[in-house]
Amino acid sequence: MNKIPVVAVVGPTASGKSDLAVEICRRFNGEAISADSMQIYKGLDISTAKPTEEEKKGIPHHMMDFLDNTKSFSVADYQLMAEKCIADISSRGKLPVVVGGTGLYIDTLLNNVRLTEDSFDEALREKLISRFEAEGIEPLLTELQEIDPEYAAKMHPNNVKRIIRALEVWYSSGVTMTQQIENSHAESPYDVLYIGLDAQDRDYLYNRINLRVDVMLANGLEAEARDYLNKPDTSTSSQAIGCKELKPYFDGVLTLNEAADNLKQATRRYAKRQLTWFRRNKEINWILIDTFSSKDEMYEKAFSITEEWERRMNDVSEQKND
RNA sequence: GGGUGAGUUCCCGAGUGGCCAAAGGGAACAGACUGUAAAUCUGUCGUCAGUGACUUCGGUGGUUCGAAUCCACCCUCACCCA
Repeated sequence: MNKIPVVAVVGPTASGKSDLAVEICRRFNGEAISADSMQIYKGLDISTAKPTEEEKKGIPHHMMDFLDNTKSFSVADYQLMAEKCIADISSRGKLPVVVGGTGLYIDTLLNNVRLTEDSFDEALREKLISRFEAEGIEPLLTELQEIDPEYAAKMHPNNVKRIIRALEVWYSSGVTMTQQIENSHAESPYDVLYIGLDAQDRDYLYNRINLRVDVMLANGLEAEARDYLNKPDTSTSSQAIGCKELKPYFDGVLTLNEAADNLKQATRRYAKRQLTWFRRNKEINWILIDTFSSKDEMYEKAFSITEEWERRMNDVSEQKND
């Protein structure tokens, strides 16, 4: 069976992924599929740095800006929808270009990780959380040790969320987390070209982040945040960096400048975590954005990597035909 | 000019004779990550060798077996009085 070619543009926030993805789509007849846990939401346009219509340059962008920001969302939801997007784009003879910074979403989608069959059981989680609140983590960790000693051994007692999730998996499916992870490995239907954006000099990236926050502020981040923070029950989207950092300013605890500094710092730390995630993927072709004298030169580099990848795929299929 | 208080490792900040390379927090760096992931968790964090040595707590000198901690003088900052 022939695999579906997919280009994945990954990297930390503010590294220029969106622009590069658009250029790759223009050059190779592609459509963009966002892999961003926050850009899925409607609203939050400024804080999540969604590309504007102008920046999209007419390229269709999927998996972006479609969900009410009071709704919760998960990797599983993402995988299901994005798989369909890829299939659809590919069936129309176009190149799917996955672009985003949510490493978990990207890996789950492109490695075809088989998540648990069972849907998320909110009541079960609440039960476990209230047990944690009443008794602390020890009894839960002990329980996990009995059920899945291998996974429990890797759990630090402070890792409450993962300990609870492991128990959740067991009680809802009868499968241990260790087994689940083993079961999750499946062959990927995609032939993926990973292009990663990073900076040779970390400060270069951090400066871009700082600058971008200033631009967000100038573009009306404050109004967006005020509006958003008035909403009740924002669940998943409330974790987004952008609005919550401005709250102390609205509450009169911090000046706007102080809040903006915190926002920049939170974004820098996020970028660092993204880098940690992506670094372990050895298939990524890294492009160091601060080693080019112009954007176009950087794009050319990405184009040539893509062309070479296409050539390699053609060679393989020709060999098959012989 | 007089008085009081303060100066601690990148930052904030504890420490008022040995148990202090110095609590705690932050930042930074590194790592983890299978249905909350822009979230969450972990490690390192004076220097060098790696169960030890060396340099550090505004400066200089002193007391002491031993000082970030006590004394003297000096410098800087804050506040009060003039």
